[in-house]
Amino acid sequence: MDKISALQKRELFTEYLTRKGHRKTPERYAILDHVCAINGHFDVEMLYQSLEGANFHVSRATLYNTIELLVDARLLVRHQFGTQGVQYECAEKAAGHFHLVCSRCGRIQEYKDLALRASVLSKKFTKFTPEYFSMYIFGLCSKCKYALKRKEKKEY
Amino acid sequence: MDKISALQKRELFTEYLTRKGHRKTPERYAILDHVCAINGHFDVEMLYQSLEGANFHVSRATLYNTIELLVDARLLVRHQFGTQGVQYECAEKAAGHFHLVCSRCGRIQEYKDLALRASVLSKKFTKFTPEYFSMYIFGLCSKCKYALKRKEKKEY
DNA sequence: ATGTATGCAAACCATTTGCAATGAC
DNA sequence: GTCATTGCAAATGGTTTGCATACAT
Repeated sequence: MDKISALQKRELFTEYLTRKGHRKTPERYAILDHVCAINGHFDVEMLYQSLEGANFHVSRATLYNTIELLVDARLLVRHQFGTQGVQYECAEKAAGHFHLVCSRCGRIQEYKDLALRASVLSKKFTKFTPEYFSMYIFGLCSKCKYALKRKEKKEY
Repeated sequence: MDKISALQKRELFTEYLTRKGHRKTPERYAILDHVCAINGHFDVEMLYQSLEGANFHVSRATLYNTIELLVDARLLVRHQFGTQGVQYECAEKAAGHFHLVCSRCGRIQEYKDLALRASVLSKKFTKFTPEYFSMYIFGLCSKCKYALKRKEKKEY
């Protein structure tokens, strides 16, 4: 998994903004920087707080707009685990693993499987050009499995 | 892919309701029947209209409650393709294919790959018991790919 | 008889939108 | 100087909630 520095991401973002004819505003770069700094999944509110905490104020409207750009630029990936709210993750991190989602408590575990990833990416489709994919495996984490077992016993 | 009749689904649902100690109301069975009758993906509004069209009135609250039960009973699968709204699909249908999602127009294509499915389901995890999984492959459908090409040419 | 399930309308809340002001080009 | 972008506040819309009534058990 190739680490990409924050600087490289700024370059990729700049290239994207230029190509699309979008303006290079300080808000957009500030948001990108904070996205890179967050480790793991985050939602819009967390990102907003992160920026506020650094005394960089952006409106939520701008936040939503910029996130959309970052997703379109393939720097960010959007997740929706079951019924939980929307979450985001740096694309380069997300590409390296799948997500195991506990249907009971919502806990997310990451699972790395390069062979499976390669096998999916190598597939050819008719009338469809794949760019990336996401896979969520739903089930029970060990805690919840144990809790359910106990609950079932009780009910006898 | 084993076809399951509407009758068998009612039996599975009955078994589920009994096991969980939930009541067997006519609304719940009516909703199940309409879910089975819809072919392919649907959202809550479509299901609501389907019931209204048959002169069977249920409140949206009941609809949401019952859908949750059906998902929990493994008769229904919840989908969220990119930024589109929540959609549902009969579980037995959904298990047989993956989804190719066009990032530009949102069109969904189905893609069957039993080998890949088996390979994912055979995986063993530590501290996690898988039950089912969903995979979305994002990319461009042929129409959008063509449209983008034309657009790029124009911009020269 | 009991308490779960329902219907209705109001509440909720993440996201979007309208519009005037700002600033990237 | 232009017009995309921003901030703010209001609007939106899918989903949830509260409460009185109905009905499965």
